[in-house]
Amino acid sequence: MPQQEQPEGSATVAGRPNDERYDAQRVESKWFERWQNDPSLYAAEPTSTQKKYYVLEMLPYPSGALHMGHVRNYSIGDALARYMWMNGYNVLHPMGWDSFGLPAENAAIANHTPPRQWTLSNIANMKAQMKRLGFAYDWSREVTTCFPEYYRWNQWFFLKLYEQGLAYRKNSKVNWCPKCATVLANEQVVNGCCWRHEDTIVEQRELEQWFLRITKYADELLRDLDKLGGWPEKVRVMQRNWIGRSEGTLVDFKLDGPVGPAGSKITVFTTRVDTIYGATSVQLAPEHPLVSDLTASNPDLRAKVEQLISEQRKAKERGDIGEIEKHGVFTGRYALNPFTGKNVPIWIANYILMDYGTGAIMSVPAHDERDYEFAKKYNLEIRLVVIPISNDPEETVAEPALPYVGHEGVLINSGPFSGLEYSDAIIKMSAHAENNGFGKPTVTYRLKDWGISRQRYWGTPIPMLYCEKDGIVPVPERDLPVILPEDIEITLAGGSPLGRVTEFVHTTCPKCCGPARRETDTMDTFVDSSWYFYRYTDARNDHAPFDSRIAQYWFPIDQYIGGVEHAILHLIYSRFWTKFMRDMGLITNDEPAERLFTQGMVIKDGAKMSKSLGNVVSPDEMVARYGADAARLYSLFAAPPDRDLDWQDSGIEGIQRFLGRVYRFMVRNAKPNDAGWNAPVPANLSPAARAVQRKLHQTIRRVTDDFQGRWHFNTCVSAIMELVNSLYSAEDAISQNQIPQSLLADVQRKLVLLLAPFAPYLAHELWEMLGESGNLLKAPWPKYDPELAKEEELEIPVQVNGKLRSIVVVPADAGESAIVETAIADEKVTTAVAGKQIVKKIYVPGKLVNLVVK
RNA sequence: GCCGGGAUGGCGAAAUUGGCAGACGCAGCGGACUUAAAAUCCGCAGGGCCCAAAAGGCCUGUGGGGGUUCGAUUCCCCCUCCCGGCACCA
Repeated sequence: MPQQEQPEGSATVAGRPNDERYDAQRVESKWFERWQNDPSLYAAEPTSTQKKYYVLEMLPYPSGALHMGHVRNYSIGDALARYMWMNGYNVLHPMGWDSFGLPAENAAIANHTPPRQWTLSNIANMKAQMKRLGFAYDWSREVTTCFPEYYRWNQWFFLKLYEQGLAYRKNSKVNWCPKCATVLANEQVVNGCCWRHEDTIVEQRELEQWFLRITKYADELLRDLDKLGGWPEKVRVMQRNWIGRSEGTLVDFKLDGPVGPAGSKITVFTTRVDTIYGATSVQLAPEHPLVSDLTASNPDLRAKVEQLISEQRKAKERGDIGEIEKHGVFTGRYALNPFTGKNVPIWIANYILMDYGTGAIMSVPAHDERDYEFAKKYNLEIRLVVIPISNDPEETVAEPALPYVGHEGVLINSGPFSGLEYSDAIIKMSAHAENNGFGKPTVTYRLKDWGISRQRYWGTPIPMLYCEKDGIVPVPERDLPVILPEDIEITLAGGSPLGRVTEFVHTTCPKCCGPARRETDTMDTFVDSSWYFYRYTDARNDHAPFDSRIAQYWFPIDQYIGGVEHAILHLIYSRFWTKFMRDMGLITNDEPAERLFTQGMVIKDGAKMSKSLGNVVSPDEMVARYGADAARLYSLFAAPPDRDLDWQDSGIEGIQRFLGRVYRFMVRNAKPNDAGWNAPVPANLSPAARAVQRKLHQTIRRVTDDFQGRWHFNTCVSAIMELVNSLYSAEDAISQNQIPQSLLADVQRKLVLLLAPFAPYLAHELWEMLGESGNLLKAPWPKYDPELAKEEELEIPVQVNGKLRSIVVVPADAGESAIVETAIADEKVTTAVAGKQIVKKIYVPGKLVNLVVK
């Protein structure tokens, strides 16, 4: 029987034995054991001549189990940490637990487990999950925020803030979540509801609270956003909006007649003082302090105001204050517009907010949408004072459509200021107000001071005392920490649970030794996470939060990685804390993190994973079914890390197949005892061998470039898959000895190195299989040789009038004229060009030829 | 309303500087191996049309419409939809 002709690379490789199946569980448990026995494996060097690299993933709340979002977050960070180790850096890669918070109390109520016990057992479980997933953390630096060793420094910082006047107590309206039974910071109110209970409307309550003066840093927090080039634009924009800086002018309008306790003038805030000659009324927020004076003798008016207040409150609670129907009441009183010298009516309106600006505005109907609507409704005077500048000097400026809110304009009807261009007018008119003592330029912020008091148990006790004689007294530093008592009864009713622990509450005043009462509120848990990453640098320090010199070595964080949901809360608080610590001389950096990366959410079937939708994928199950490497690799492969990832179970099966494919190739081809295995790779290679070598170097280049630049790990993994595919295509050549052992050794070693940051278990197993005994974690990252990565032949697409007509193969070093000639000579090109004239020949080096014909 | 990010096959996605659209993977189809299946290996595959079939060829295609260019997923203008943030912010 004659030899059957076989197409290349087909039947000869069919039906390979299947006893090379990759048993991920066996291999992973083997390495898991080895890694457990060497806790120093991932330890950062305390001091080092190597360059440092601090890579940090946001610490989790110990809810009980990791979810896929965690796995994704840590897989990104772990790949980066491993890559940096392989590149010779002294890497700090720590992990900890943001372990104070309300869920522990809820669990305590639900199943009578003390919060501490519940929290610690959750930590134990999640830590075991992290270890099983193979994340390379330096556990010797573990930080657990609910331990006194940690929270004593929260208290210490609080005392420092208090000394600086940056922590203060005030009675104020606060956001109250009835479900949490505690106060929330402004940042924790989402659409009028609690950030933890999305259907629970946040109420407003009047309470004495501790505040941190974050507004002292408002301007710097805003300005320094420009320095954060390594942060996503999105996060910077969100913070900018949140800080909400607005430049404007304060102007006093004097009351016309009798004056009550709230004073004799109304101070308004405006960004458009240039329009003040058009201010035909003054509008007060219903909760403005002057309102009670103005309504004192008029119960009827008072009742109407109460109505406005309750409307506003309801709208705020519903979160649709923007939709409220604008209306108001005239007070019967007038105030003096200091620019015009005329009295204007004082109104109270439901669209004026007490918590922005001064709670009072000047109403300029001609130049503001809302004021216009309001003036129309109540027939108030509308006075045009700014007209647009026409582009055509010949054209007489027509009356603009009202309201005219455009910025480019010239003042009219504005006394001595008429004729000024609007921006110039703002400067001159606020100066005029200041010179005459009835106003000044000013800056307001949307950002408010950070209310940190929480009427809850499971948090850092605020180290303050109340003494009948000495008033508010800080706990002396030497008495820290104020220990959170254990074994207490927790309920969600009746204020702070600590208030019912008499041995906690009753103490003595350090000043007068008389009886004193402890503060029973605890701190917002965002205090804990505002500085935890400094503690990692010196986690066991028991006489300071950390050693400044050590922090200086490690800071700023080189790469911080976490979810975008922390773009405002955590990331603005920790920037504030850093600036405060810098000002007290503890650190020298202005910002905590040089680069920030926010990864996308993990979703399934188009929706965020949630128990109610039943689309939750459990990491434990994935690890049990496919192995840790597969779960990690898939979370990097399925989408670029900054985008949402749509989890598909069949997708992770593909990754499992890929890992098996790599394994099987090496089982067949790892022959470290063969002669020639360790020989240098010869320079003269067969075309098949060259192809393998070229693909290897191209792959190294792609993966390395991605680590340095855009972090599209999904394409890194694709590139490695392509390399493996081309190794499979080369198996015929391998069996025919066309590929030297030395090259096979080289390509396999480097393939393992490329895989090491992404799939550490398999990589370690294969490293051993290749006869390597050195520590893979710190094996040098492979370098690519641009010469070896170069193609010898180029496939040049040939277009005619921009349409692809053919592809010609030319030697890589061919010159332009040779390539263009080859292209023109090509049969398909000739057909396409036939009967026409080539008017232009475009050659893009190495890319394509385009012939323009007529 | 303002700001930011998106939209590419049946699906997840790729195209890094304006140069072969759909790499890689999933699902699918065909084949090899097998008594059979699983596993594995090899191959095909955007859509439409021409051709008996194959080989091949032609047209078309990156949310929609216009523009710049020899050439546009990429740059510019307008519009639609989706996600996120802020919002009677004075």
